[in-house]
Amino acid sequence: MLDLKLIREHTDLVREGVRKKGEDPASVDEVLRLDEHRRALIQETEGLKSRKNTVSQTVARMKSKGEDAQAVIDEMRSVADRIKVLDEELKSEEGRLRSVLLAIPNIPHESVPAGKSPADNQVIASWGEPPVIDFPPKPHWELLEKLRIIDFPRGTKVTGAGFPFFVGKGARLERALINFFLDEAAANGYMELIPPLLVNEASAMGTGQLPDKEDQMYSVDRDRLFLIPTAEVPVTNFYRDEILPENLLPVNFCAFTPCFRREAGSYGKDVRGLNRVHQFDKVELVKLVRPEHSYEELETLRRDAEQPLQKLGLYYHVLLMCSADLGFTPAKKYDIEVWSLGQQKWLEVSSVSNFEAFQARRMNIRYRPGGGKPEVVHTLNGSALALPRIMAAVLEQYQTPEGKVIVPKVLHPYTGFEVIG
RNA sequence: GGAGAGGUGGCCGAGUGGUUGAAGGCGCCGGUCUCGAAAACCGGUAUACCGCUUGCGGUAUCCAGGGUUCGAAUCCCUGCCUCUCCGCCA
Repeated sequence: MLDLKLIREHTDLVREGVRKKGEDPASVDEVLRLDEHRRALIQETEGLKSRKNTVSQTVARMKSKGEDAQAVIDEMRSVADRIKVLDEELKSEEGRLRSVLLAIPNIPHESVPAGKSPADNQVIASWGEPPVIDFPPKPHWELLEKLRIIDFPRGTKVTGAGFPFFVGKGARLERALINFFLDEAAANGYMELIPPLLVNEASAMGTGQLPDKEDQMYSVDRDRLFLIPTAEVPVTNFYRDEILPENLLPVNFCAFTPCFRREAGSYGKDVRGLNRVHQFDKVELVKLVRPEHSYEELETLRRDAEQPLQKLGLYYHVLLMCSADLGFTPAKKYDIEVWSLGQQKWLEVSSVSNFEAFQARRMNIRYRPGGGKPEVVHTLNGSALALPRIMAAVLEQYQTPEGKVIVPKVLHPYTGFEVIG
């Protein structure tokens, strides 16, 4: 959610930002119109309330003196009715304003390149070399089936498509990756959280899954809860509706969770094997920072997400997302993509974003700069990392001609074995 | 799941229809005193919105949402949460 004052005072800037994201800036003007009406209502209703309060005190004084206050009371009855009507109108007007405001995307940071499609994203960094092997590489779904380390058919039987079982060394490798990523994060100063996997509506609203993206989440209707699509949701909401002491910042959290995504509407494309599943493991990094530091923190976060990839020896590159491919909430975003040798294509394994105050304003997370007036913090997050595609890349890159897989060295202490197969 | 108790400011805690944004205490900030500190004393100490704008005025907020009333922290209804007992359970 954007700052209403920003929209009021820098309307053109906001319009331009919305346009860059490829959305219609008409809603910006709608906000201004609704806000003006809202303020007129506030002035009218508060004037009446002020009078009501004064008169109520007069009534109290008259009664204590034993005077008859009936005439005044009769008069106030109609004022009270009028207040009620106005309050209802104000409330619905504020609801309308809020919903329009919630539908306006965050505006891109000045360093974000303008663009019209994903083709305008810029590759700004890469690490490693394209792996070369002297035999035809198998895609990971062939490897994992032959090695019997991930079982899709039985997952489908037990739950449905996209809910695989990890089996034996597959399970162990998954757990090794989780622990490796968590240990890396801890070494970089992130405090580990194990959050709830179900969240309520307010939390889903806070990080922006609601109201728009409800159909991407599994819901437990009976209790009005949602299975988390990412640890970002519970972790970022940790401090919702709080004013943090200044010395708490920056807050650095890491969390491992399973993530649940319905992936409605994405069938038939890039869904083979581990490319896209409904339940997957992820280690997430979240930062709450002072506004003036959020862009340095974004670079730190990116570094912290990249580091484990380097230690795993995976070839990857970093994309700076252009304005059109930025998504609704971020002001700036990097995607990290790892090379899939078996599929000969890039797989997104991390998104690193600065949301500035956009999320924090919705969530009402503030701090006191210099002990003064509360100010909204900036929030950032990044995956470090999404497990299935890492698993896919590792299996493919470290495969042998015989169809075995060599476990990367950094994982040996975690797996307790060095070869699968 | 059943029965009961309760949710008041950063914290503790008073307040059961009328200047109560809310006594008192603690904490915190400033001052007096002191060589300095402690103690003591004095003063200050919420958030959001609206309006005029160095500052001031108004409105709202005593878990949340409704209701009764001229007037609600206080009365009524619903929800959420916490605690105690019983049941169930990893």
